[in-house]
Amino acid sequence: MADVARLAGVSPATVSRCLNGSNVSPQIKKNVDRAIAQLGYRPNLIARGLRKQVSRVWACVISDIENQFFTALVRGVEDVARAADYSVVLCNTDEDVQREAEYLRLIDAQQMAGVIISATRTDVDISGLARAGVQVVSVDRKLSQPVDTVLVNSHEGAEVATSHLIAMGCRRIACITGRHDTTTGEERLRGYRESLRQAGMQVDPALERYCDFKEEGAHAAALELLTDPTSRPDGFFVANNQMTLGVLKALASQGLAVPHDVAVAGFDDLPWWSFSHPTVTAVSQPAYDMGRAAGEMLAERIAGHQGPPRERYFEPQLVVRQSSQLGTHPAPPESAWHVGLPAPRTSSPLSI
Amino acid sequence: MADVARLAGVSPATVSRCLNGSNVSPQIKKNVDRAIAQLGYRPNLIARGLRKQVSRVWACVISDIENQFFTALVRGVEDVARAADYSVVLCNTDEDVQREAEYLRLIDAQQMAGVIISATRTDVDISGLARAGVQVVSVDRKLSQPVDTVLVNSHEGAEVATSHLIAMGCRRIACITGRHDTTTGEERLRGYRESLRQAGMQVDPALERYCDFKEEGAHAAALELLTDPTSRPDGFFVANNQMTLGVLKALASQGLAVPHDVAVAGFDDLPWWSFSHPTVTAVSQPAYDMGRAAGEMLAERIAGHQGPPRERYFEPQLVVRQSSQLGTHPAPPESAWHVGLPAPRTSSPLSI
DNA sequence: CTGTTAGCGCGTTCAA
DNA sequence: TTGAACGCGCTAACAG
Repeated sequence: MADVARLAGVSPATVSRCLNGSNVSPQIKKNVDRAIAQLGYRPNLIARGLRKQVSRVWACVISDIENQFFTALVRGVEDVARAADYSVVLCNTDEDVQREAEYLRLIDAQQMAGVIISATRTDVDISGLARAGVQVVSVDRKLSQPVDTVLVNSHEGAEVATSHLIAMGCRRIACITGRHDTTTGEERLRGYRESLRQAGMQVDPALERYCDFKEEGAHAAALELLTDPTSRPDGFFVANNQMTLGVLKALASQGLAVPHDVAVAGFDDLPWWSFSHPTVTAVSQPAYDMGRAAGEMLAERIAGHQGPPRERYFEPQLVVRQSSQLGTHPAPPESAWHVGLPAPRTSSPLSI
Repeated sequence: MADVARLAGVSPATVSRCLNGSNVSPQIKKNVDRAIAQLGYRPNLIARGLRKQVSRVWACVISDIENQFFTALVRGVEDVARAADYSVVLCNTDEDVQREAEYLRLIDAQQMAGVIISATRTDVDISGLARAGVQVVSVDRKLSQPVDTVLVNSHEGAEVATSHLIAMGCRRIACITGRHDTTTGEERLRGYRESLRQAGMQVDPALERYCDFKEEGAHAAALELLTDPTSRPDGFFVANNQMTLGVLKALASQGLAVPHDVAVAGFDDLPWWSFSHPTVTAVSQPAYDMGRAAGEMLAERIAGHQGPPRERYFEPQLVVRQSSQLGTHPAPPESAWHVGLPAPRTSSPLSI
């Protein structure tokens, strides 16, 4: 910057003012701009950050970059951030508490403007962020700390999906859910139980498994549930998309046909669920819109919005496809590759 | 830091030494550590960065966060980075040149230690990075600037896939490729052409389309190619996974059965390709290993490795599945959900 | 409107 | 081994 100032024949402070849009005489500004271009000068954001104690960067801390729910959500965040002239960097924790802690430390130490986080667990420590003045918005999962939060009604989604399985004729429904220290894992399990109770069915802990929201764990859990042939489940409600894939693989490996032998419904819709054979019934969440909402809340907080923590709920929507039609052998699609297959919502339940 | 020094009864310089592992008497170090814990002090990385001119952060600039090839690659990078005690932040350019430029500017202005980039185009400007001392490794696509690069042999992959389509009986193969200013887009097209020539077939520019590596563009391009029924292609070679999906959807929307009416083979394998109906033939790239390799090269450069730019090639592998078996109506899978379907590499070609 | 001065929080000289 | 002083590059305060 000193070089620019020298070349333009002004003081460094004036160069700074040009960069930050203060009042500068047009002629001088022109000279400075030329000097900047000539020298290829770029302001050092580190020094600026040190001085101003803020940056124009948001962090988006997500728990699984390979989960398309989160990548869609990120797109929503990015679009809002760009409109507000912020950059977004992504931090992938891979559901790992330690990695998450490291990233949060990086974020507060870098004094980023804000962070949107889907935390690995409810009681993640965000005190460092708060102290550094970093605004926090939680998405997908609630935190024990009071912060703005964007959610889907997990309880309701789980209830609707489980009720659907019951209506399809399932009488012994297993639940593969996420970590018990996440609100999504816990609420989806509670919705499942609630649905069973309302149908007058037994809640059997032997049919419930806590996993880590990943494919491998769910695969193992499903295999475990399937080893006892006398009490084999005839339906699975699974708490996210990655785990649903694990369950489907486990069923196939046991030679069980979906949905003829076992019905499956999962949380999180995926583009691919309508292209598989069978197509997969799932609870859809508006991931992109949730990302946008989180971005907007964050922008408001950074702009100085006061007031108590807010919660924004989005409604889940059950998309009924083939995997839940217990007892049926779905016909192969008419076209070899079927597009967006309209959900057969009118299909009649079958008893076993 | 001054507070810590005061509480520990030492100078700030001594605190700094404790943090950075210089020679400090054990007793003092103990006091300082306690003071740090008591005050919950965290070093300000901005100030440290300003002083040391380097950070322990890598950026991974990818062109499409929703593309599972890139997310798998990122995992490879992350694993290497963690082992070397670096953090990785992701920057999603969405194939947008301007967003890419903004991120690169952020990276050099933040003086990150290094960047791994899959650039939107060959001639992306990385001079700012070089000037700021940020090491660069290119993945997936070559740059015109000389930097370490990790690639698969796109030309060969495209050739093998196209030859396979020819062997399956295709006589009029279209190619949907990426931007002409990317090496992947260009080389996959060249491999396709080469394969046609070797089979003594006509290279027809009317069958070639440049897109942006995204689903929508490929969908439109495929529809365009299908509008003329007299010269309709009987095979598609598609240059990446997102575009392959677009092509498949376009075919379905025209009532064309894959692979009975039209055969399809694409670049980039996806987990889902073995679960769809039909399953999809694809050129597989070792994305995770490529990420690891890129991370290792970057670490070496940061550690001071000199020498000319290196290129590390990985071999693509054609995974033959159903979508390329022209003229057939593949049987629905035995199990409703078929697992990892072994590739029927021995299937016999069919003539049309 | 512009220049001078000071300090953001740290690491690294130099002396002691 | 430790402390004092300096400066990384920038911007906010104050003078002019």
